[in-house]
Amino acid sequence: MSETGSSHNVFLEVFDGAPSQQLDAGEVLLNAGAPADHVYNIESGMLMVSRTGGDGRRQVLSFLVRDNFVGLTATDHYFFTIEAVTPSRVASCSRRVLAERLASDPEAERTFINMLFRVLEDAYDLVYSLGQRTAVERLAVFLLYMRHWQAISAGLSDDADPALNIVSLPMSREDIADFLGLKKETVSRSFRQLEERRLISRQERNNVQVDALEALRELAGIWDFASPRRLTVR
Amino acid sequence: MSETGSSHNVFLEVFDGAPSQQLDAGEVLLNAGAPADHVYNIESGMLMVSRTGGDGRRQVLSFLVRDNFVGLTATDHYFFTIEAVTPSRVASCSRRVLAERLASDPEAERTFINMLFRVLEDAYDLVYSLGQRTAVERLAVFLLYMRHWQAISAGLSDDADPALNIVSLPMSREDIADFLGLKKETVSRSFRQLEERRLISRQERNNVQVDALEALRELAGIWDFASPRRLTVR
DNA sequence: CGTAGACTTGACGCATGTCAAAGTGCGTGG
DNA sequence: CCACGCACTTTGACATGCGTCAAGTCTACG
Repeated sequence: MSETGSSHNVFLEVFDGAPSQQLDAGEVLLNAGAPADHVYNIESGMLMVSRTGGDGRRQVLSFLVRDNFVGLTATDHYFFTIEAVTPSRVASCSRRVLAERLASDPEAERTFINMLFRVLEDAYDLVYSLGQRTAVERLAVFLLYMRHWQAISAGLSDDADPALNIVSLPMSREDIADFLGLKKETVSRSFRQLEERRLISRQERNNVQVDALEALRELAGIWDFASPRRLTVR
Repeated sequence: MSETGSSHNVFLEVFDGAPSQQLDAGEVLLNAGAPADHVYNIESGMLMVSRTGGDGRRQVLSFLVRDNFVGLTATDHYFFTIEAVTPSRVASCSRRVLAERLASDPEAERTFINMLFRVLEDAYDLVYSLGQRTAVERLAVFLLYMRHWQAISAGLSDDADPALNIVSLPMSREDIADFLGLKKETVSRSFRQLEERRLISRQERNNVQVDALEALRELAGIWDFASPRRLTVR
C-alpha cells in the first residue's frame, strides 16, 4: 500500500497490446453524456477530467498523468469530460474486456478496488480544500500535489531532490482556477502572494520554483501525500 | 442501476448475524487515526463522516442513513471520524471477513465495486457544489439530497408524494455548515432567503417543508439524483 | 514588427465571514 | 407547574476575501 518503486501493475495488463491513440493538447478524449463503453490508461502526457453544469460553470475534478486510469464509471454514460492538457497518448480497453478480466483474476480485482479507494481519497482531499481552505492555501496544496506527481513520474522519492523543486504547470490559469473553485484573477494574485512571501519564484509562465518547501507544506497543512497515486501492487 | 424497491442486497449478507451496537446521538463510532479494522452497516439512524484538519477546521464528508456502508478505506488507519447524528444502530464486520467474502463471491464483489462508484459520484457532486455553487444553491441541493434519502428510506419513488415534502434535518446548523463549506450564520441566512422566496417554510427547528419543489430544483440545477444511494442489486 | 491570446494588475463591489446580542426551545430543579 | 439556565439558532452591524470588470503587460507566432 505504499510502494512507489518500479513494481509492475498486474491489473494494467488489460492494456497489453491494446490499441492506443495520440491526443493533441486541448483535444477531447470523451464528452459527458456519451455512452460509457471504454476505459483508458494514460501512457504519456496529462489529461484533465471536468464536469460542466447546465449554466456553463465548470469544475475540474482532476489532473492525471502516466499510469492513471480514466473513464471509470458505473453509469451507462460518462458524467464528465476528459481532455488532453498536453499532447498525450492513451491506451483504450472496452468495459466488457475490463469486466471479464476483473471477474477472472482476483488479484486484478483487488488492485482495482484499491485504486478506486485512492481515487476516492483524492476526491475527499479536494472536498476538504474547497470547503475549508483559503485561496492561497488551495494553491499551495495544488503546487505540492503537482510536485508529488512529478516525483512519482520521475521515479524519485517525494523529498529532497532539488530537481523536483521546479514544478511544471502545463494547464492554463483558468483550468487551475476551475480546479480550485476560484477565478483566474484570484489564482494570479495567489501566485503573487506566494512569491512575495518567498515561498516560490516564477520563471516561465508554466514553471514555478519552490524555494521554501517546508513553509509551503506548513501553509498547506500537508506533510506527505498518504498514498502513491500510481497503480502499483505489492 | 436504478431500482429502489425492496430487492435484497446480496453483499450485505456479510452482516447477517453480525454483532450490532447502539449509538447515542453525538456518540463517536470511530476516530480518525484509529486502526481501520472494521466496516459497518447502518441499520437505523443517521451517521456523519467528517475530517478535521490540524488547525481544527472540519469538513463533513457525508451524512448517511440506513443500509449504507461506513468505515471503508484502503488505508491502515481511518482518515475520517464517524459519529451518530441521531440514535443509531450499526452492525459491524471485520475487514478480514469482508475481504474473504468478496474474494469468494464474485457477485458480492461486483456489488461492492458498484457501491464504491456511487460513493465516488457523491463525492464529486459535493466537489461541484463546493467549487461552483453559491450558499443558497448549496443549501437547495442539500435539501433535495436529504429529501431524496428520505424518499428512499420510506421506499417511495422520489417524486410527487406530498409526505416527502416535510424534510427532517436532525443535524445541527453547524454540521450543515461544515458540510456545505459555509459558516452556521450563513446557513441560517440562506434558510431565510429560501423562505422569503417562498420555496420552503420552516415549522420546527429540525423540519423544513418544501413548498415549491420545481423551483428548488431549478435553483439547485438538479432534477434527479442519478443513482439510488442504497446498496441494492438487481 | 504586429497582432492575438494568455496572464497580470488595479479599482471597486458583493457574498460570505466575524463578532456580538437577542431570541427560542428544552430540561432541570425548586 | 413555573422559573431558571443552557445550548442552539437567528439576527444585526461590520469586516474582508474573493469576484467582476477593465486596463495593461507579456509572449508566441506569423
